[in-house]
Amino acid sequence: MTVSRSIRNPDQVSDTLRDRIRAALDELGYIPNRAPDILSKSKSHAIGVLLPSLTNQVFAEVIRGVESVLEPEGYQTMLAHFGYSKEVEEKRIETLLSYNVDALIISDSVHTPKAQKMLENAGVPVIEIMDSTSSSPLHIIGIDNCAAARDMTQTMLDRGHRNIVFFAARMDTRTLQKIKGYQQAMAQNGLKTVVKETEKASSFSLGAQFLDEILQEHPETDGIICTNDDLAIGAIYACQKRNIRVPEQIGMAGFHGLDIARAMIPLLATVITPREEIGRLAAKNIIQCLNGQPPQMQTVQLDYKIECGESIRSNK
Amino acid sequence: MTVSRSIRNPDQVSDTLRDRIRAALDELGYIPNRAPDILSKSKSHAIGVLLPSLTNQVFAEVIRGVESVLEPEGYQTMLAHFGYSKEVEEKRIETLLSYNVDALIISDSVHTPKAQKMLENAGVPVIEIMDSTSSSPLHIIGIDNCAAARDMTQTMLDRGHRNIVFFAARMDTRTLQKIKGYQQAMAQNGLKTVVKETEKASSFSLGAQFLDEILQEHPETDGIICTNDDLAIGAIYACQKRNIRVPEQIGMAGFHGLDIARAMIPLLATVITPREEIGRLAAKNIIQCLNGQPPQMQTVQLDYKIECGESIRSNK
DNA sequence: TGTGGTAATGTTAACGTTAACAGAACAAAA
DNA sequence: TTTTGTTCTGTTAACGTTAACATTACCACA
Repeated sequence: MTVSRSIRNPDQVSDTLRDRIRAALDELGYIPNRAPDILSKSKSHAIGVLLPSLTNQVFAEVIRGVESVLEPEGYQTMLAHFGYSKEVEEKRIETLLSYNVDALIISDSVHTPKAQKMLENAGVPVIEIMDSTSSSPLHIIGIDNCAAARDMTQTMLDRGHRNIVFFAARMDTRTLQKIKGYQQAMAQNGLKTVVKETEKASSFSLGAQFLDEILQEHPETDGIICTNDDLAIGAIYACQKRNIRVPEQIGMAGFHGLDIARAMIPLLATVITPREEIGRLAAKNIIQCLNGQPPQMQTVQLDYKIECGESIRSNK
Repeated sequence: MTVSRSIRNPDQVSDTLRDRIRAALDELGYIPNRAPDILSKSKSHAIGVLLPSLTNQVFAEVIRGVESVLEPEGYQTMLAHFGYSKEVEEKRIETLLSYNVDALIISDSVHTPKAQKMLENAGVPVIEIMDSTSSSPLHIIGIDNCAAARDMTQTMLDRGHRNIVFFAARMDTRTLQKIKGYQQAMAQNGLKTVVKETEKASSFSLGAQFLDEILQEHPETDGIICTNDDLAIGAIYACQKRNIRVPEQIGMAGFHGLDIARAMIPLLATVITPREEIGRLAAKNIIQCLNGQPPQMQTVQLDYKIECGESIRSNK
């Protein structure tokens, strides 16, 4: 007990003893065991973060935002990912809760029934991030992906692109929202829609592959809007290979505003999303909950920004 | 106890009772608590993976390799990262061990003295990954970064590049090894070396910035070898902006062979590294250790592949 | 010398699960 | 009916830490 005290409340232990204890701990290389404390208090001082993928640059930045807040507060981030599979997500939720995480940050609104139930009964704060249009009863922090895609499509339409195609990849909630926004904008202008989709994750090479395919299937295509920057960039490379001029022949727009999109040639048209801010806000919200203050708002909707770059036609 | 048994050894419980128990668990949304088991057995069935960064694509693929092996074996991956700071690394090692991870995968050979001691006394298998030339006493799985950089430099020299500069970023062990290899190759050809470095992480925009700077500082530069593909790609964009022809005026080589490097124009010269394989092998090794079989080899050195692409001059 | 008070150290129980053992229930054979 | 054996269910203790309470040590002052 005295040892425990000399670590937690050093001033309650006499100087001599404290020094002897510290020396002994150093010599032994003692590392406190968190299991008993977690067991007796059901508090792990760890926050679970459950994301679809770590490979996706977008989520890496969300994590950075989360940790920038949790770290100074003394909370450990416990990362898990589920590869866009609802079944794996269910398992991950169970695992995180079984480790007694003090709160959970998740990134999708559609779950298996069992997962849904676990989230409801978790007994710890749960926050859903990324898409603000979600209908889930949880606290939500994100952007309006539907509106963002609609805006971007309208921007391309305004600049003379007509036969615009949507490149999707993994069909998660957010991508479905983007497709909806794209379809709304096209419908408003009386144009028909074409969506390329796959079960595979988005990547540069998938973008290139999609471009090759769409030229076969819809040679009239003069604009493409992608669910992620990497698809758009891969597609631009494929255009360059085939001597298709971007944006004159085909306009190209991405989503998220990754570092490369803002360094490449032509500069990519893209929707800049506040990924790090989403992570930061989610973490702040959780800290508030854990400190007993109920968060003010059910849903926090952040702004996105349409960046026109050089890969869509310029405004006449 | 019967409940516990009906979960772990269902056939030891009568059918009726098992069904009643299952119904009750379902209704309650019961999630087993791992803390007591961790406490009493000092086994968490979780493996700690400690990487410098999650933002770096390279490590995302290592993680995929690790999980592809651990997941089917029923082990949970517990990810942590330390942003290239040895002090943070020390804290992370302590945290992971305090959660009773059953083994540790780390990715650097230089640690604080305290971290070093913790690793020695961890009482669980520790494997160091990424660089096989490490002098640490741990089990090591990686590639020879020094030889890889030397080979790539020599390849560029063979193809007529002379004033080759090295673009580094975060100065971790691996980057230092690459610089060493570059310097060896240059010295063998009686050429002088120039290394650009920074504390910042590598990125596309950093590559562009480095290129602008090197043109000022060393206008005679006719070749660049980078510690990571993103630097090289950023530098190529900067060249395109300035109408510098790659590879005619400046040859450019990256490291790792990321997806984009193999889709872009010009195809990037790069060293293709077996990142996923490193993760897989490390995980397999750990499973072996945990099953009581001592692993065969102290150090496993994997092969890399020099990919010449189109961003260095072609062989005459 | 004793008394009162404070500072320092010690004791106990609790957290939830499971291994190991103990006991009960039941069926088949004597 | 009792005995034997098997199948099922119950009891206990252990894991390491810390909150809460209990005790001891020490010093100042009467």
